Amino acid sequence: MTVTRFAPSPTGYMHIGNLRTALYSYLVAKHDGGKFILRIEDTDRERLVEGATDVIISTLKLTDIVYDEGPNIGGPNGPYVQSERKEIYLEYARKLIDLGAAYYCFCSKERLEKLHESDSTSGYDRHCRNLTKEEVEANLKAGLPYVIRQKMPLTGTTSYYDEVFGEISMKNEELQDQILIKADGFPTYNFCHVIDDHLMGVTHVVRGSEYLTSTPKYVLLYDAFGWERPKYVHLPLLMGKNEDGSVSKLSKRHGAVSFQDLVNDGYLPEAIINYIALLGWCPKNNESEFFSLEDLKKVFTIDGISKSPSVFDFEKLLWFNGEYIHKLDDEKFLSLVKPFVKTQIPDNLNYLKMMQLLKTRISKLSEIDDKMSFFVSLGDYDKELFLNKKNKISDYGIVKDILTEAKSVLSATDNFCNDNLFSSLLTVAEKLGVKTGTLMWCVRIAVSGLLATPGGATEIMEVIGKKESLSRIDFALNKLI
RNA sequence: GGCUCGUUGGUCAAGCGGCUAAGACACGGCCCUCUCAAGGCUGAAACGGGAGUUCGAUUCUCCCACGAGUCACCA
Repeated sequence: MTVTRFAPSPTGYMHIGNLRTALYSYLVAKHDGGKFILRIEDTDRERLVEGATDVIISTLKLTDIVYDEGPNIGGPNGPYVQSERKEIYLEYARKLIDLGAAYYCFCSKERLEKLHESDSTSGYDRHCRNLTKEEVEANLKAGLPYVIRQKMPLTGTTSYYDEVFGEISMKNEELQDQILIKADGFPTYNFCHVIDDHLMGVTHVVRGSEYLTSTPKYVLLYDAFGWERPKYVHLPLLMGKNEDGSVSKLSKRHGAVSFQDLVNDGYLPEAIINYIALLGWCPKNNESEFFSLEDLKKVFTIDGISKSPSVFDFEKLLWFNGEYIHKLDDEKFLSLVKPFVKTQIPDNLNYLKMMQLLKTRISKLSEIDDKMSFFVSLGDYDKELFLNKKNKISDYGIVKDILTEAKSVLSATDNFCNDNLFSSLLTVAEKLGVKTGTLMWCVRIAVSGLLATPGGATEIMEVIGKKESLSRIDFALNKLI
């Protein structure tokens, strides 16, 4: 069975690149009907962030990426938080020492720093690699602090096959004797993820391509233990555009790049998922761009993953988001948009009608407040807005005539629904001998005070009602005197 | 700097030896229209460079250039 995992370190926010990794990892498993595990990699005790795991869990919940095993739900391979597995790693590290693939290192940080100062290009000088058994015993007995390092082969090459990048080879001389267990007794990522992946039965390691060149070291670990190597699926990086036009790994400086940022800005989780699914992956039959998570489970295959990094495009995400919003049914839209409505809504306003007009005209929920403000209250405006070349309105006389006539017709109308308003106003156009467009232009400006509005004059009047419509027309007439 | 990977329009991308090199976003134009949005039509826009292999290279190989990643007691 295909088993994958998502193994974030709890940093306090869900980076969008991380989310994509989670998504792909999930899809690799679910496409095969496999199992998806969430594991928390919190071995860096200095960077612990309170409540960070909750952010991860809630994000996965919101995006509907459900895991079969994980910290809060348990499972047969728990615990799923690495800090709770400390003893396991130590045990395996000692085993590795017995196997001759790792060794104790008693070098002080000071010594290492000095080493780095004198030669910053090559890493650790393997000073403790050949300590005798007696020396090690003595040091341990003396209580010297130590780390455990991996003993890399000095010659030859290590290769592995990556499912998206193909064969990757590294000369062993390039590999550092990296630290497996830190002085505080906690393991490094380089070690514990291998142990966990093996113990948890992970078959496909799905992660960002920043691990492409360190994977030979991990492969060596599997080999040393005599374990079967997992399949590797390295993902092309997500890049952000810098101000100077260059690109680099997507990070905070590129703007709102955490899932939570985007949601708070009015992006829908479904739209985010849809967009990032397409960043670095393309469906075999690429006729449609719209995919629900269920669709993705069906069509996602590893061979559709591309090798080249992709630039995160906020424009396209915005477009996707708009598409998703426009397709929402009214009820759903109303409930989603509610937290973004800060303005106090007057009682006489047709809220539903207004939202219907707005729904198809916003691309993210946070736009709602600005876009609806003119319905709620009329702002002051310049009477020049009435002048319009296309409708041949070049002086205020005609505007005044139209509004005066419209006012009298509207005063006599009680049914303020769009269709009725429209047909009533048509009689005004007829009477004055002006085109519908000309008439509506004037009325619309009067009732909105804006050059461009969501919906036409009659729709706006339907929303704001008779009393407010007439009062706004009066306001306009006063302006024209 | 060493190593590893990558390079199709501004961006996402299809293509896997022979094509007028798809499509989407963004941009321009036109249509529709009670303004806007949506929708429809349409335009401009790409194979980094050089050698090879081949009857034929965007596609295969090599070199170069450029870009990115990585070289931590971070993951």
